[in-house]
Amino acid sequence: MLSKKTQYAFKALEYLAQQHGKDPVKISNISIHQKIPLKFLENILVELKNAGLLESKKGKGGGYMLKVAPKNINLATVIRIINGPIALLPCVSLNFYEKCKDCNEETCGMRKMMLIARDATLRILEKKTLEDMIKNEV
Amino acid sequence: MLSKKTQYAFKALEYLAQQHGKDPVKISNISIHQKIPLKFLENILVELKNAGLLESKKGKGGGYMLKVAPKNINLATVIRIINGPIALLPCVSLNFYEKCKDCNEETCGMRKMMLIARDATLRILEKKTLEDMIKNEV
DNA sequence: TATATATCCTACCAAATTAGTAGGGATTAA
DNA sequence: TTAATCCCTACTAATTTGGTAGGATATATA
Repeated sequence: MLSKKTQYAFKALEYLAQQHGKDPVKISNISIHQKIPLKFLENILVELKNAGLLESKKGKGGGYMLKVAPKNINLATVIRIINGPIALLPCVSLNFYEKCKDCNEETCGMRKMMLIARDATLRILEKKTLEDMIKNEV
Repeated sequence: MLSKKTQYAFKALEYLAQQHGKDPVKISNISIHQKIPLKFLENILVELKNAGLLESKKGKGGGYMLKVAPKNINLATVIRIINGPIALLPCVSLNFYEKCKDCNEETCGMRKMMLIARDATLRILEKKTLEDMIKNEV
């Protein structure tokens, strides 16, 4: 399951995607509209900024903006930044790979199954973007 | 990611699947062959038994056996027993559903995306079985 | 019936992770 | 210069994870 932090990240990005192209959005604004604890949200936005998804402006009239267009931010990217690996096992993770001890990766049946599952999940999460997300709001 | 407990569960089931049809397998035997801490393994096996996947026999010559044939135990079932939900959000979970507050499930774009992702993942995890897993060991 | 062999049950524990909060520092617009 | 705004470091409580301890219970067999 995604952590609450990751869910908050998506909620914040969703809001910023809706405001894309307009003025910077203040943290307090996002916090109120999306019901995210303000100080917790600060942490989240800094992480998304450091990862290159957002840019910020300080001082009056400042706030956060998307640095990348909504259609170019896929869901897998967001999950990896805030939540971590998408794969079910470290030994089948593309971005957080860890060798598993006591198991031969060439022959491990569990690994093969989890590879197939990972591919199926990623096929969706890497294709769907923030734009898809907000366009699907009815 | 799957917890270590879930990975141990798969390792134990894999071993029991290989011994399917033969004599009961002792916990200590599984523990040694699959390198799982013995007392921790006890807990895991009891859970799998309570869920109906295993049966046990006490006393001399006793041990654990699969109650269900390997081809009838799919990976999603095992994950749900030991790890919990497979979906990325509680509000798209089939077996561990929870309503999300502050969000209309009919219109929520994030929910729609996570539903699609869940379906893709489940399509694999519900199709692949313990039999597939051990047949893929080379 | 006694004994050895197994599983089963209840309880406990340390370390890591999650979900925040507190308080002030740095930067910028006006 | 000052008010507004993001940024940084540190702390904390609650929960989850990954176990361990010790004995109770059931069973095969002599």
